[in-house]
Amino acid sequence: MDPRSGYPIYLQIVEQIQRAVAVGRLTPGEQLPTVKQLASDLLVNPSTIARALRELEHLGIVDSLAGRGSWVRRDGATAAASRVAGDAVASALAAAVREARALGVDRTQLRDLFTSAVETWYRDDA
Amino acid sequence: MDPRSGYPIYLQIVEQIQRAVAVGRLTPGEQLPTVKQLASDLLVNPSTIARALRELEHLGIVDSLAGRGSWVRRDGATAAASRVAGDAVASALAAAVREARALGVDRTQLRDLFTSAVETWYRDDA
DNA sequence: TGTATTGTACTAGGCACGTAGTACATGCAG
DNA sequence: CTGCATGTACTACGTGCCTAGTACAATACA
Repeated sequence: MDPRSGYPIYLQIVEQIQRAVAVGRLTPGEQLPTVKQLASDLLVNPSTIARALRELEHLGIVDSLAGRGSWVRRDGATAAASRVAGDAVASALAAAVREARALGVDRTQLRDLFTSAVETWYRDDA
Repeated sequence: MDPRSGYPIYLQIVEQIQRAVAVGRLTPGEQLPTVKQLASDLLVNPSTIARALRELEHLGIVDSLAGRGSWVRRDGATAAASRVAGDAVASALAAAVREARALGVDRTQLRDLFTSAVETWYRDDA
């Protein structure tokens, strides 16, 4: 959770929860902390949490009810989380590949650059 | 040249010239059209062209002199253009790979997504 | 029924960035 | 020296987006 990463806070929260669901660290039916709780834990404004929740609901990963709280959706949450992850990565890769093509980089160079990027960022685990 | 692509105009210009140099469509020592000329050709403000030129100069691809004009640098322009292209693509790929990792996508899935992206965007040529 | 707790909707401030505009410095030619 | 064309520097405007704040609606429970 880094406010000055240039990367929006609410998206960082979305990613973390989304990943937790995809990996199984959060299970379908499980209740999430309240907006206030998360806000005070992460030292951000409740509105920012709310926005992240709205996004997660829109993605089909979380269900929220006013006066009750928020839960990981019982049906399809895990699948939705995986699908969302795949879509996000696919579109990021598409952007990179399109740029490569626009700049006149050929398939082989592109492949090498990709391999090297993977080596760099997937060093130990994953 | 699409003003409403969400992608900055001056960067589109930078990319086009940079690619033209890398590919050899613009040769070292060759003079570029004037700022006004480019502006009227591309239907954008001269300041936008100027910004693109400034960027290209900073990248070591172009040399500009007030009162004279702009030229593709005689020494190293082609190499610089290729290097810049490589760097840009590498950083775009790094962003995608980092995101993949953050979202819990494993190596195999990532590789598949990449292959499919390449298939999509390098269909015919290149 | 009333109160507390939860999420929601809406608004406003601020910041970053791209673009346009204008005035300026530089070089060349007559 | 003068006039013209070139690139340059600086400023101002507009826009989009994130974040914070505030008021509101919905639910649970005593």
